[in-house]
Amino acid sequence: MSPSSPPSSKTPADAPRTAAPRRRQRLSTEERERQIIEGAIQFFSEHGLAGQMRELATTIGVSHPLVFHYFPSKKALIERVYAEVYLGRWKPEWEHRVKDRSEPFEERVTRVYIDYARTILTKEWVRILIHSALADGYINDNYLTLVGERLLRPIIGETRIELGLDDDREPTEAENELIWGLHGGIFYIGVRHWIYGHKFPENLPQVVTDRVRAFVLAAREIFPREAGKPAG
Amino acid sequence: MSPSSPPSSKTPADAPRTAAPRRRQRLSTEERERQIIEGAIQFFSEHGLAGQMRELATTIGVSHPLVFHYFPSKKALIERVYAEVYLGRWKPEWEHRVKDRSEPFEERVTRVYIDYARTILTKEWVRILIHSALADGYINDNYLTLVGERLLRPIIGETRIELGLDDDREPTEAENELIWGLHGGIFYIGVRHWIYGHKFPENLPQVVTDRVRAFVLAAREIFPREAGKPAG
DNA sequence: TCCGCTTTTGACCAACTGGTAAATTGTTAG
DNA sequence: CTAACAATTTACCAGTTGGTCAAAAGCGGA
Repeated sequence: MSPSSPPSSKTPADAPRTAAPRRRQRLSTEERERQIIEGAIQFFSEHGLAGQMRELATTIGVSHPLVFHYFPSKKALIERVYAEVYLGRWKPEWEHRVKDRSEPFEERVTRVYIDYARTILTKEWVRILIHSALADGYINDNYLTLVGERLLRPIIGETRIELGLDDDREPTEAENELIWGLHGGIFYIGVRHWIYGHKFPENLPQVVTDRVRAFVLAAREIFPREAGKPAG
Repeated sequence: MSPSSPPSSKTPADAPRTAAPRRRQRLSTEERERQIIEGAIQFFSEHGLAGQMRELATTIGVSHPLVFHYFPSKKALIERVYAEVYLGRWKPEWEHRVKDRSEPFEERVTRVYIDYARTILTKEWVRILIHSALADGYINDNYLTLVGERLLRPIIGETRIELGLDDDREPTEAENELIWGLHGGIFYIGVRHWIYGHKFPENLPQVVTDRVRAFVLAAREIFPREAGKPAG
């Protein structure tokens, strides 16, 4: 960066050599740790999990060994980021609301997905998930299992009940594809915006509502198709 | 890997110490270049664009300076991979078939998307696109513009005609979201398989057919909604 | 068989990168 | 005001990585 200027300056008023002379600021352990985590979430979402620790430290405004003082290794920091972003934002109420038959079926699913969309459609959430998926699949096995069991499977069950079908059998391929098509399509809104750089929908609730509507309309044709056949 | 076996062998028949003693094999420029490109496509799809040149060379079975003999830099090699995989596989006939009104509308779209799905749902295609999108967005600006103009925009036009609507106005947000939902949902089949490790659909044509059906059903509700309002 | 051209490689370089250790400095209790 | 503790940084290390260069070795033609 600096075009080979030897560290020969003397006057305090001089321009900083490499970066701002870094006024050393002491924070409490909790504050600094919080600051590092938040900085890491932003940084890794932009630069990927392969981003450098030195660069991360610079964006936070500290030296890079300090990060190692708070987290024993890069991997430990990344795992903490996972826990904060994915496990920390999951709402168990989604599953309950899907199953709450005091409300009409389509409205239940719509309202849950509007809230789900609001929760996950953030830059960090979308980009870190994709980065992780490509890197080692660490999140998938945890997070997507959670999604499948706690959200999609219950929706398949409720859909069958809504359509007056037997709801005990394993989901068929067509049923699975349909619900994953809805789920993935909503996630893909985030991919389009934060990865492809497309414009974010102005009216997200309307878009989600339309998606759920498309799901319900298709389910009426597709779910009954194999309802009579034996499972497996 | 090898549990600490000291390199103490002497006889020529012994197992090679580090790797096979690499029998030097001369190929024509064309053959070797082809081999490097194909190897790079596979390698980068698995290890990401940050994968090391040495490791790539090893999987091909050559030394890493040889790769630099054929491509001046890593970046040049990656750009060649882009061109091979994305530009090389696009079929202009897709746009023509969408507009060919001798066939019923839904069948046209279905058949084009079945072929499109077969073309892009490969490991290299899906993984390299995502890697690239995260890294620098190099492909998006090129490839997704192509998709939008040559495939999605024509489908919106044909859908409006099919529904008896004015087809001159700019696509509304709801229309755009719906067609991108279809398109993204199909791409997301690949993401689920090659990035998340889910099972690939046994009956892909049926899955695509169902998706197009869901699109058409929803379009009948959504497309007429703003058809009367002024554009913009 | 041997010459000469082109492919291929071993050795090397400089910048980068995760991580360590000891010196430094801000803060607070007494 | 000072000692002592903890937060923070400077200096450093070893392994990695894209890229270079001159030497080595296949291969076709004479």
